[in-house]
Amino acid sequence: MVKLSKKADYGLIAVRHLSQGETGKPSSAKEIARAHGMPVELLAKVLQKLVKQGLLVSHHGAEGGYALAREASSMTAFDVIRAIEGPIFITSCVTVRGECEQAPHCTVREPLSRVNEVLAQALSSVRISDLGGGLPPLVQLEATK
Amino acid sequence: MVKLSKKADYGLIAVRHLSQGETGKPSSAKEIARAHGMPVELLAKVLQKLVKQGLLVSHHGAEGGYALAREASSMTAFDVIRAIEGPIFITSCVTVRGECEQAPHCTVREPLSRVNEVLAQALSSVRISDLGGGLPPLVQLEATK
DNA sequence: ACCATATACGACTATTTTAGTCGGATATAG
DNA sequence: CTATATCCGACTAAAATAGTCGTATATGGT
Repeated sequence: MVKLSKKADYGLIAVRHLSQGETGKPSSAKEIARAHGMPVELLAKVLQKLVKQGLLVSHHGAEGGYALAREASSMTAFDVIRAIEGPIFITSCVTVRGECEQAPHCTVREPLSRVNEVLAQALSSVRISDLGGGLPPLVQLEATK
Repeated sequence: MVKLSKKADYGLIAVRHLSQGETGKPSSAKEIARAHGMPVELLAKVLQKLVKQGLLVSHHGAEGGYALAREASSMTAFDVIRAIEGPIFITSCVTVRGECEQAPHCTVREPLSRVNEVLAQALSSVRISDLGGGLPPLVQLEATK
């Protein structure tokens, strides 16, 4: 199956969430998780990865939380996914260094890596700021509590 | 991880393999598997799926095997992957009918489905005939025996 | 007719990946 | 000092994937 992991999903959703709120005010993991019905602990780990990769900034303590480290328009879906999942390769044949683990006789590496490139480029073309829609209704924030 | 399953890999490799040989002559699963170092039984199942989806034609018995059902130029990576994996959705949020399983309050459905579309389109843009490279050297065919 | 070679198909196991949970450490605002 | 956060690692559970095995069926060649 060609799909994003839930972690990547959560990451994209969270980053988009942060791109919508007021810029100065950070959102806590709990807040984001509740707004979208995700398990808090899992989302927290995702957010921490995004911090470590420099996409988000965090603030400890009460009234703390997470915020975008830079403009939503300069951040792509590719950035977020890669930060969460590590280097992205689509085909199993291609490793981090772009090499095939099998012997050099592998002639499919080159053709399949083209699929890789196309997909990577597609993901890079999606800016976080392009992910429209509003924040979920407040009803939800209460209901999930 | 955003990646194709091995099955999808095998499928793409096999289809490409078939697109390279002489058009009339079918290739057996064993032949293809050996040429690329895949488990025969697994590849066989993949090929059978491709037949069932109408991408390949098969021929039983000795001198039998598989062949493309139509031109390599009219077949895309998307076709092959979808035939193997079923309907493709990238984000976990989007189901077959494009609906979110969660309540309608889900506001991320629409934005994330954009990621879906972009990737699907990217895969559709890759024609099998675009996957260049030659067939593996004959050495390999012997060595793997 | 017989046999070697194929596809076709389902059941099964093993492995890996993913998802989710838990416990505790550290930082910070009020 | 306490409530609220991030942070981080270890752990378990569940699901998807990869691979295996057995068997039935079709077909070309001898």
